[in-house]
Amino acid sequence: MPVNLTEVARHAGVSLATASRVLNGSARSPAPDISERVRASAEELGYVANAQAQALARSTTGLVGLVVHDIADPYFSAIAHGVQEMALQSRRQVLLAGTDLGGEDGTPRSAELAAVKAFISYRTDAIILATSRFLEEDPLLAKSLERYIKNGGRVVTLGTTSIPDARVVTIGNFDGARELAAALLARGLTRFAILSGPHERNTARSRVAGFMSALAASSLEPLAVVPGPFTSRGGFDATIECLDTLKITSGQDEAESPLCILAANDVMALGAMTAIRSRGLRIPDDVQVAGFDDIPTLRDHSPGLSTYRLPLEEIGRLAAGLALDPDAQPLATVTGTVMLRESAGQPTFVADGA
Amino acid sequence: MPVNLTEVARHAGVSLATASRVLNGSARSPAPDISERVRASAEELGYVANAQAQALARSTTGLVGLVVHDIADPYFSAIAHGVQEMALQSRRQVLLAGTDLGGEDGTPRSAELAAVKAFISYRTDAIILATSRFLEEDPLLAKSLERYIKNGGRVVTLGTTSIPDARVVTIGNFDGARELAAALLARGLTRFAILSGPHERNTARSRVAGFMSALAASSLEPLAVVPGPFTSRGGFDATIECLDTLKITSGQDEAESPLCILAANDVMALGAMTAIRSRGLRIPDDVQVAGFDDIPTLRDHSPGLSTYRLPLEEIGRLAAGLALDPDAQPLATVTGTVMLRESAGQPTFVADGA
DNA sequence: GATAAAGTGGAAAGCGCTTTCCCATCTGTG
DNA sequence: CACAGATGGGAAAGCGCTTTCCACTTTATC
Repeated sequence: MPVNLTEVARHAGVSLATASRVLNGSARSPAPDISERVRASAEELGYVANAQAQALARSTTGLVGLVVHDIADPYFSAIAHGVQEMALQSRRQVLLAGTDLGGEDGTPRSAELAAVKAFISYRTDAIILATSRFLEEDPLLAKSLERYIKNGGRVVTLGTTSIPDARVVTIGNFDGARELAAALLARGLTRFAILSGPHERNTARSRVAGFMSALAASSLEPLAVVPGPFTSRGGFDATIECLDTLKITSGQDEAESPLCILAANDVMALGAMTAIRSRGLRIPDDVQVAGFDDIPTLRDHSPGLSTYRLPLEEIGRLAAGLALDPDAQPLATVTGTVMLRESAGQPTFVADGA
Repeated sequence: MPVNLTEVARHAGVSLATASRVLNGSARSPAPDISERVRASAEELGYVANAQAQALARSTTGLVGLVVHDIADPYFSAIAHGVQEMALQSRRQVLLAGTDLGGEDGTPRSAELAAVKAFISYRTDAIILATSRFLEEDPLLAKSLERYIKNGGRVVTLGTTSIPDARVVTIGNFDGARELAAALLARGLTRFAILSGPHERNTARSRVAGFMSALAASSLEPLAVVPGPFTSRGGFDATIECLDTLKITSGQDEAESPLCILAANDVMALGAMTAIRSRGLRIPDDVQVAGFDDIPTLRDHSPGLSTYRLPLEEIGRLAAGLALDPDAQPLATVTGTVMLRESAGQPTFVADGA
């Protein structure tokens, strides 16, 4: 139904080949007057190139696929924003898929497999896997991706992967968690509980391992390690469980150092704070909390959340960079910084740049 | 490079047509034994249909374009999540574009035009415009969209639009804002200031108009109306300006009703709360704050933010529904509910479901 | 048992582009 | 002034699929 190149060519009185050369960046560019005529015709007819047809003819689509867990989660949306930015710069379009919703057929199996297959079907030039699932769990996914790479596709994952030839953006989850916990230990805290998040995400695992490592270095062990979903509700529930198990109540023994809850991410930490408040406990006096990520909307939270700041958008940009540049270094590393605020480790209020 | 249908057909010893009929939902389906053979070959060779080629042949792409302002903004990411969900259900892929980043050529002109043109080029079956820009401002955009619709594309916008035949999800911004302000007035507040957000977004304008309408109904006028970007920082700055202009200081005159800041959205309200705290003022005793949207991460905020809860994901689902169903009603309406929490109108703490 | 009605696989014509050749025209040189 | 070398436009062959016809079996009908 839309106007096509043939019509433009006819309208301008030139051949299809010439019209194509004028309208789409070709090595050869026709004479100025001809070009002008073609351009005028295109404009007049409202011609818009059919990217699908171009993709078929050029065998490259200009598409990059981004698969996240939940686009509504600030962690992923920040990354998506970074990806978006790079994609725009290189005139690529991004295809987005989330893995947190069941498929149309009810099978919640591997949502990432479904997303990746769709992307491969659309012949995206690259696929960015921002969900931190263990790929080993899904041999089918691995096979699809390997074949995709063999066929010229580029794959970027966040964190380690078992896919050979995939490019990876390494995030300092382990080291960051260790640093954060170390900073807290340095402030004199000794009693910790860990909200470990979901088992199957390796970001969660790495962070928990980092926390443990720091504690172990001080010959400490967490008083509790409670798993749960990476959501505010997950943090809330896990915290309630913690508080109950450890019998933390209002009138805390002043002699003891307050319990410090280390959450595997900020969203859980947020839920944890709500749980603590709901028990009538004070932060940081009775219980302290630390998170991970430093998501933007929480920077305005009060009390300020101690956390490990990850440059999320930058991670997105890096991933997109690896995805878009055919001969980029196959590896990028990202580290963050410890942010001590009132919720833990920091006894007094300290303003830290809006 | 990837295996194509021709190879599968040859491998299975059937014609191209037959292979196509077996592998992709065709009206005619070949005999069981043949089908099985084809499927086996496809599996063995790792065949993945080329969606681009299919799009070309079928002249429908299975793509839906979503243009948001900033995917990292919880408002948009929640909507995107809803869209995603519906798209998945009907096996569509979503192409995402943001309009908050300058184009690659430095021209920040109309990012939406660029996004829409790209989508049209990719022949998306539908385009969802979730940015709340006034389309009238951009006649080129309007022209492109009209042509797109004429060519069989579907366009969905959030809020009113001047594009004929576009489908629209009407959001109760005006009424919601009025209700919210009315509820606050009913609690006895009389002194208001409005953080009006960016002029060019009509969601902001409608909300402000709603606030004003409620005030006017009580013969009141806002003490100040300060514009600014829809960001936490924007809310912070606007609030500081407000506080300074109105000379609100710590030792407030107890006789007067506290100032209530009505922010055009939650993110700004968040910044406002930070600004208020930074001035050493208490919420809600000295200054009160209300927002709009009820974004999820803020539900755990303390003090709880009074706001107007919009079913963001539902809005996304509705928009996607209108976009995907060729003969859906061209109009959907969404309303929300007033949420009074501690930050304004609600003098005492009331827990409201996690 | 002849004939009409179904059913089934295949050939081929696109879908809208890009790009390789090819040919015609033009420029500069001996 | 004839010829090699540029230069520039056009014809046509794909890119990987869908789908319309067509030809050919089968099956059903009287």
